[in-house]
Amino acid sequence: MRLYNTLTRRVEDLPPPPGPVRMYFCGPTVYQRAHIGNARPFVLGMWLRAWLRERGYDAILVHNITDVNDKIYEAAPSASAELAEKATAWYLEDTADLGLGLPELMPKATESIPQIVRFIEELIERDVAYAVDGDVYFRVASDPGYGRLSGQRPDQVEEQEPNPRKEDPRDFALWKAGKPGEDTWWDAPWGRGRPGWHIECSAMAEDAFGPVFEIHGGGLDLVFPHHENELAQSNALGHPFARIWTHNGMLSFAGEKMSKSLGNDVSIRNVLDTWGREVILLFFMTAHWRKPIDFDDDALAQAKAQVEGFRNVFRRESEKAGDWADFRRALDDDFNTPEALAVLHGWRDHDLLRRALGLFGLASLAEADVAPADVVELAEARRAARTDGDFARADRLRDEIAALGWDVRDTPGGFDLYRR
RNA sequence: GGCGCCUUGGCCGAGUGGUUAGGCACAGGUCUGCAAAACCUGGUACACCGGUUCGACUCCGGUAGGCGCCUCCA
Repeated sequence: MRLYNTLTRRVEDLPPPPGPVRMYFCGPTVYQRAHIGNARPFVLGMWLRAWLRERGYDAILVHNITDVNDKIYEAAPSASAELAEKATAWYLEDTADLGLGLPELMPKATESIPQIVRFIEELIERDVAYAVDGDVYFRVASDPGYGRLSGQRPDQVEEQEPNPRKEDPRDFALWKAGKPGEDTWWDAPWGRGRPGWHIECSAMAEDAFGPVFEIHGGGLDLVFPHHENELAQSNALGHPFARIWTHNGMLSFAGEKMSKSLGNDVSIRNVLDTWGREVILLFFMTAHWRKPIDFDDDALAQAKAQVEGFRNVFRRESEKAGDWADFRRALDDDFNTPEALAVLHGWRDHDLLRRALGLFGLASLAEADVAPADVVELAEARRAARTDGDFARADRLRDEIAALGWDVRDTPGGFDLYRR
């Protein structure tokens, strides 16, 4: 099994099974209903876990919830805790409805404050961090390796609005002193406030796994500064931290190609309600995980057509057609799901196909539809009409069946009914 | 300004120094009362300009266009 590692910019072999493979994938900041782009790292993490287990690995996934930061304060002045709690529940609900199960652990920043504070204390003891007026900053100059993950050169990083409390403009916050209007805070040795974003993830990942683990994932937009800073913090304590960094490509919602069916609401919830979980999962399979994907109606419609194609395979007799080795080869090579999907399109063996689709949360495509009694009654009436040669009536009945959301297909012996 | 990625047939999208990707859509056919499903057939693509090579979509250089990030966006 090989995966591309952002850190080395190469495809690398994983250690042989059983591993372990401990994976930490960055989760959302909870200030609104998560959008479909947030689903990509979640889905990728769950799929990878499933595939690694299939390959004999002991794979564990931790996926955090950032439930304290500026965005939440801004979105709900003086009520951020309530919003964070509500949005966390939404996220759990939405991701659960993708039908992939849940990670082993979904730690929340607000429940990891003691670990975060201890982490910061150690950084201060090592003199790689300093407290100023209730803030604490990481001293970037103390890390000669800073920039090796992202390739950013610290001297070229764009200047932000100057912050006189920083020794160096490149330094980043580990702890922020509480400001008026912020309704959540914790007391720490250097004052009342709340943690910075980057330290949360270092602390939560190490709290779950210890100072070294195999894979750290997240969106490509997190490489810099978020992940670069996580690496710097942990390395500063002598911790190796993540071995392999996986960064998924972004979804693009380009102008006129923007989904008409969803309007501006591209929340996971809305996409689930409009297109269904199977279409979303198939859609994510169509592109390699590192590449960007355009999110629009056309792409979703094509995914839906593929979903139907697989359903139809299960509606016919199973044939001995399919070789697991082809599928395995595709996924073992940097988890190439489009290649794997191409392999699956050639398969006609129900058991094999169900097993493969099941790894992607799509075993439901093998489930037979059971039509309600009234639809069956209409179909029986249509069969009688056809036997009588009354095709006009038969066609009318077919329209009625369609109006109820079902398709009727004639068979030598009678008919089959399928949900449209 | 800096770091990095991408450009494949109507659409989506893998991949390889010389061999059919696959899917979706479309057209014709077989089957069907008509359909649906299935199966068969059809379209030979790799932004542009140079270079390397016996041979490049695949390697190198350049041009154009698109995209991500540059201190809290997955």
